[in-house]
Formats: sequence, structure tokens, C-alpha cells
Amino acid sequence: MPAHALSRDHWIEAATEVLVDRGIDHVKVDALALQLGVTRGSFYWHFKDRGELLRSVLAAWHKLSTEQLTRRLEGASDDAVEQLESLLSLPFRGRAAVRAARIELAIRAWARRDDMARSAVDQSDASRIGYIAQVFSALGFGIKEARARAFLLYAYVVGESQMAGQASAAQRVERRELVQRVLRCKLPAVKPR
Amino acid sequence: MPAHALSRDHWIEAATEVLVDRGIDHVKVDALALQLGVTRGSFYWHFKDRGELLRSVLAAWHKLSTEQLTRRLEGASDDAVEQLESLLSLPFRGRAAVRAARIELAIRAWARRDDMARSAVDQSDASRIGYIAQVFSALGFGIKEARARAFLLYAYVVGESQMAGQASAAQRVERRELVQRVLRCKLPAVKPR
DNA sequence: CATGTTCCGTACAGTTATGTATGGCATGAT
DNA sequence: ATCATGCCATACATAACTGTACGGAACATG
Repeated sequence: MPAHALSRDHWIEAATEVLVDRGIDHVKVDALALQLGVTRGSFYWHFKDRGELLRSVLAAWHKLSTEQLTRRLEGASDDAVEQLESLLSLPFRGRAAVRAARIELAIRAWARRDDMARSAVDQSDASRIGYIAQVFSALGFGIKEARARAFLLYAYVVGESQMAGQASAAQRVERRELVQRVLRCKLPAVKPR
Repeated sequence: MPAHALSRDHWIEAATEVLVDRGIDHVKVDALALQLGVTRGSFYWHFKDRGELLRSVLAAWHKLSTEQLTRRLEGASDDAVEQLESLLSLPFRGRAAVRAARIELAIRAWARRDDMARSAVDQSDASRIGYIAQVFSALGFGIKEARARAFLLYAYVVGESQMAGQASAAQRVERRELVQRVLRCKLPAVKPR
């Protein structure tokens, strides 16, 4: 066993990198081997073919994604308001979160044409929206309204990372404050007729 | 001039089709020619190279996109509430709107790695959010709050087309109703301390 | 030290894409 | 009629990428 042997994970990591920067169609065995300083011979020892690599990339992300949600569920504060604040500040946290968001956008783009990626993203979306809906429930909203508000919040968070070009950092902070207040705002009773 | 001559627009349209279904990297001269029933000889008469086709695709979308906004501005109702309803029902209107949304998502995915596409999308986003903000202004919100609510609404609309897998048609209608009420809901005054 | 296993390099074959050069067939102008 | 031009086909040349076959160095184990 050579000391500096490459593992499957090295390939998966490099593939994810390229996926983020240039899209799934640019994840090519050739270029990855060059980048990793080996030849394609290594690749075809670790993987059956290119498809297996792509599946592995997806599986790795999906695993990470669900793990993060699990940690959030376990480490959640008792205060629903705090949970909400934590959710909203998600696109503003450090480098790791930004990177995670970039990976996610890349996979979301991939999901437009790959059924495997599609179902993985759908599942993640559903799980997260479900969790967010629980938070709104804890804030006193009915189940349907909680789910609608959860979707709205989730769309906001995704949009914030997708439309990074819109508004400056300061404006985005301001925006977050207002969004938070809007999302928590109780609706007036439906006017009778 | 042969009667059934192909125009540039035929190529652009076909390219857009492939862009939507399979992503920009699958827009290839080869396949388009096959689909159009001609050979690549035709293509290289109409276009300098593949890059020119891609630029044309983007230009065509950008033109259409700004035209649509212009028409919306001109044909806008006097009633801001109606304008809001019209905006929110955007992802629910007929086939044409759905197709437009699909094109937009494809270009948005493309924009992640192409600066030209990126700036086109950014510009469209900014224009639309600006318009939506005006509507919220007309509803009595301050400028900053109007812009934040506009972003939220826009993110919702984009999210609704991006996460089509979430919820059924009926649930989505219900969701829209609630989102509309939430977005119109006036905030309580900030509590003093 | 002999042997098997792990991991990777090299060489080959096949596919798919781009771009260019060039020729040909209609159609419209004169 | 002929002649130019618009539009397209055909035929290269080249590059990038995939997958396979096979060979070999490094290391562990007996």
C-alpha cells in the first residue's frame, strides 16, 4: 500500500470542486486526473466508470446535507424565535456556509436534467421545509400557514444565495431584518362580509 | 434565395430548446443540425462559431425579458393590489409562462459559470425587483421595506418555479393566497424600550 | 526472498465534437 | 442564357474524452 495513495474521496472532492466551478458536464476524468497529479489509470481502479463518480458526488452531498439538518434538529434552541433567527442568518454565516450554498446551487442546476440529482434535491428541500414549518408551528401558526411561511422563508434563503449580485452586504442585512419581521407578523383576521 | 431557407432564428430557437432540456453544454452544432435536418455547413454560414450562437441565444432571451417587463409596466392596472395579484399568479399562468420560467432557470444555471449570462440575469433581476418595489411603495410601504418585500416576493416566484416538486397544485394555490396576505401585512410598530 | 496485492502508468481503440476548405445546386438579377 | 449569390453538403484535419488491456513499481506477508 503506497504511502501517498489516493482514495475515492479525493476524486469525489475534486469532482465536487469542478462541479461547483464549471458544472457537472465539466467533471471529466481527464482533467481530474491532471489536477490530482495522477493518470486516469488511478481513476478506473477506484471507480467503475464516470457515472459511478457522479453518483458518489451526489451521495456525498446528500449525506452531508441530511447530517447538517440532523445536527440542527438536535442542537436546536428551545426558543422558536432564536431558531428563526438562526435560519435567516444562514446565508450570512462564514465561508463554510457560503461554500455549502455554492455546492447546493450547482447540484440544483444539475438536478434540472438528472433524475437522480433531482430526487436528492427534492428530498432535501422537503426535509428542510418540514423542519422550518415546525418552527413556525411553534410560533403559533396553523399547520397550513406554517408550511406556506416555511416555503417563503426557504425560497428567500435560496434566493439570497442565488441572487448574490442583488444589493450590497449592508442592504442584505437590512433586508434580512425586515424579512424576519414580515415572516413573524401575524395576519389580521379575515374580514367578514 | 431558396424557399425553405433556414434563418439564424431557427438555430437560436433550437439552441434554446436544448439549453432548457439539457443545459448549455449540450448545445452542440452537431446535434442542432441533425435536429433541423441540415448539416453543419448551414450553421457555419449563419454563424461565425458556436460562441456566436450562444451569445445570440442570450441576447434573444434578454430582449424578450425586458420587453415583457416593459409590457407589464405599460399595461399595469391602476390598482396596486391587482398588480400584486398579477405578480403572484405569474408561476400559475398558462403554458407560455411555464416555458418562459424554464428558459429562465436554464439561463440562471448557465449564469453560474458564464459572465455574460451572469450580467444579463443580474440586470433582469434588478429591473424586475425594482418594478415590484414600486408596487409595494404604492401600497404604502417605505422605500427600504418595499425593496425588501419585493426581493421576498421575487424569491418566492423564482422558488415556486425552481422547486416545482414541492407540494401539489392545490397546495401551491393555497400557499400563494397566504403568501400574498403575508406580503401585504403591515408590520406592527417597533416596540420602544 | 518470493509472492501476492494495491495502486498507478502507458498504450490502444473508439466516439464525439469543432472548425475550415471547397464544391454544388437552386434562385434571382441582367 | 449566364452569372453571381445565397444556402447548404461533403470531406478533411484536429482535439478532447471515454473505457480497456496490460504492465510495473511499491509494499506487506509468509
